[in-house]
Amino acid sequence: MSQHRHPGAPGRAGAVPALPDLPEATVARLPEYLRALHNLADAGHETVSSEGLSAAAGVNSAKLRKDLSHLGSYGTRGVGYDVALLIEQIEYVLGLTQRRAVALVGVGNLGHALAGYDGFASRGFRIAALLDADPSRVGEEINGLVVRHVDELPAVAVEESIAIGVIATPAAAAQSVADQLVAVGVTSILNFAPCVLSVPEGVDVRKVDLAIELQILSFHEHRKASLTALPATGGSALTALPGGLAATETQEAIGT
Amino acid sequence: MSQHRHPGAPGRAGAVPALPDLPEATVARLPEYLRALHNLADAGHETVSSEGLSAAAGVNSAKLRKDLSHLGSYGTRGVGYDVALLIEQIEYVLGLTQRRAVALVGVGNLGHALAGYDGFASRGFRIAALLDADPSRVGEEINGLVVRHVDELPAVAVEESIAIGVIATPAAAAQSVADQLVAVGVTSILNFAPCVLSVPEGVDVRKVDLAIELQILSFHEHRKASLTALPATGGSALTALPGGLAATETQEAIGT
DNA sequence: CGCGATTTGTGCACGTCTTCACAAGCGCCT
DNA sequence: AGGCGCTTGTGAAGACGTGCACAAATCGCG
Ligand SMILES: NC(=O)c1ccc[n+]([C@@H]2O[C@H](COP(=O)([O-])OP(=O)(O)OC[C@H]3O[C@@H](n4cnc5c(N)ncnc54)[C@H](O)[C@@H]3O)[C@@H](O)[C@H]2O)c1
Ligand SMILES: NC(=O)c1ccc[n+]([C@@H]2O[C@H](COP(=O)([O-])OP(=O)(O)OC[C@H]3O[C@@H](n4cnc5c(N)ncnc54)[C@H](O)[C@@H]3O)[C@@H](O)[C@H]2O)c1
Repeated sequence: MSQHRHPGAPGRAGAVPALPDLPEATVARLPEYLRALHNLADAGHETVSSEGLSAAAGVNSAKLRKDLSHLGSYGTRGVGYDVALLIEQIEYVLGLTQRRAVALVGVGNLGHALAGYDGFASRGFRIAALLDADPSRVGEEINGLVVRHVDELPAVAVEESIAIGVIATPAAAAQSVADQLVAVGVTSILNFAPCVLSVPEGVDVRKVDLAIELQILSFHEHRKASLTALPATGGSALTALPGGLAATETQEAIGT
Repeated sequence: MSQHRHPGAPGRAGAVPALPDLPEATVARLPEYLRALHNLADAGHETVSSEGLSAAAGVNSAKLRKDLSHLGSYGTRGVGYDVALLIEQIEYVLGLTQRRAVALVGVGNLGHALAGYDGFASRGFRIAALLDADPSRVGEEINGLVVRHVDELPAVAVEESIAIGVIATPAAAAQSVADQLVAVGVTSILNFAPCVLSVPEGVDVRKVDLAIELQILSFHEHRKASLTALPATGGSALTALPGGLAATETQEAIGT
């Protein structure tokens, strides 16, 4: 834990970053590994095996090893992964070595909760600005930050060098806000409004929609209910499949 | 739009539900289609083409058609899909014909926002109970619902026939809350706490983690930055791939 | 110094998802 | 009635993701 010389991560800034292009599925899991690693580090572990880490992250151990191999990270055979080193590696790949500034637009019901959330700061981000269109909200102070008017976005973007915009406005305003964010150079948006945003190429949008999550759960609930209703009657319920193409696996949800 | 006789949906309850087992990816998109369809219906559209609906939902039109074909839904060639009929079909498949009761555990910062959110009710759900462990929160009224102590969960589950549990407690308490939910028969959980939950087989857990979304955005931000830094220098940066196995596609992020 | 226990990294096979491209079907217009 | 344009539904191919199983590498111990 003195000074490591990590292989993939850059010893120098400004040189070739050598970012391997990771599978998207891997990228989506890296934050989970990172959280698990931080827990392990806090618990005093110096190293961890793929088995242990995968259990902590809730994934298959082979998948974890493959994921880590993609970012060229070197574990030690017979030992495992150095926790501190792996944290550094993943944080570098995820671009968390610089603390990115986040602008939160829409300080309503949800926005208040987000503004007061300490999980931003502890996981590599900094809420740099709170913005709203409602004049009665402007000036309010939350968690040491004053709500500013959304029209000040251009100024704020320069002052704070905003990297990520978070939209927590009603759906009707979301596209307009997204346009404003894009106009000031924001290329990453997290959208809480239940609507699709259209943005120019090169801008990434991720969406969090509570109702969608609930509806997916509802589907499985529905399916589970219909399965228990007919324990061994018809087997799998194939409605109107024309040919003889039955499903490959008849039951997988209950077995194993 | 008088009384439709929809082919896949059941005319009778209690009979064989005939739920086709949809690909998981399809299930995850159905709610998006449903939202888009409701928008179209509100705008007065009677029918919609796969092209139009896919645009509204932000997906590829072929994908949409295949998704809809999976649930045996019949559009009309040359015309498109009947909006009202398709809404019925999807709501049936997702199990939204019955309004499911949701119990929200942890009425803190985030929990307050969720409790005050009208997007639950408008999309097929009913917040049936608010629960918290903090005695000073118990008794508080939010949106017409009184916060009850989490120990009352067994009673609440029976009274309201809870279908889905939402966890908005700190991570340290999440596993315990999940266990309690499972103990009273809840088989679907939406978890906002940044931790993995272990639950028995047959229980579905979905997770929403804000920091993960931000970190994924951060990765792409990082990648974009490193790409613009070297416009035509080294092409794709492969670090230490041993053999001659180069990536199949050298550049795909910029082209097209 | 060598051996066995352990754990990583990965080739391979399999399943799932996406996308293209087009035949089949439908309605409208002449 | 017939043809024409439009749209669905789907076969097929390829891209992608997953998981097994094992060789290679490393450490600790005798
Ligand atoms: N509250 C929740 O728990 C929750 C959960 C999931 C999703 N959402 C979604 O998040 C969004 C916000 O929800 P909410 O409950 O906080 O709503 P809200 O009405 O309480 O807050 C919206 C805020 O956005 C501001 N606003 C409106 N137009 C704006 C504009 N053009 N520019 C800047 N600010 C603008 C309003 O002044 C208001 O303060 C909605 O789209 C909602 O569907 C909310
Ligand atoms: N606030 C946000 O915007 C936000 C965003 C994403 C994720 N989260 C996550 O959501 C969770 C809640 O965040 P928060 O900001 O609302 O925290 P909070 O501390 O404000 O609220 C937590 C609530 O849970 C209650 N609680 C604690 N233990 C409990 C138990 N065993 N049973 C029932 N209730 C219990 C507490 O009394 C408190 O009211 C956290 O895990 C957080 O990481 C929050």
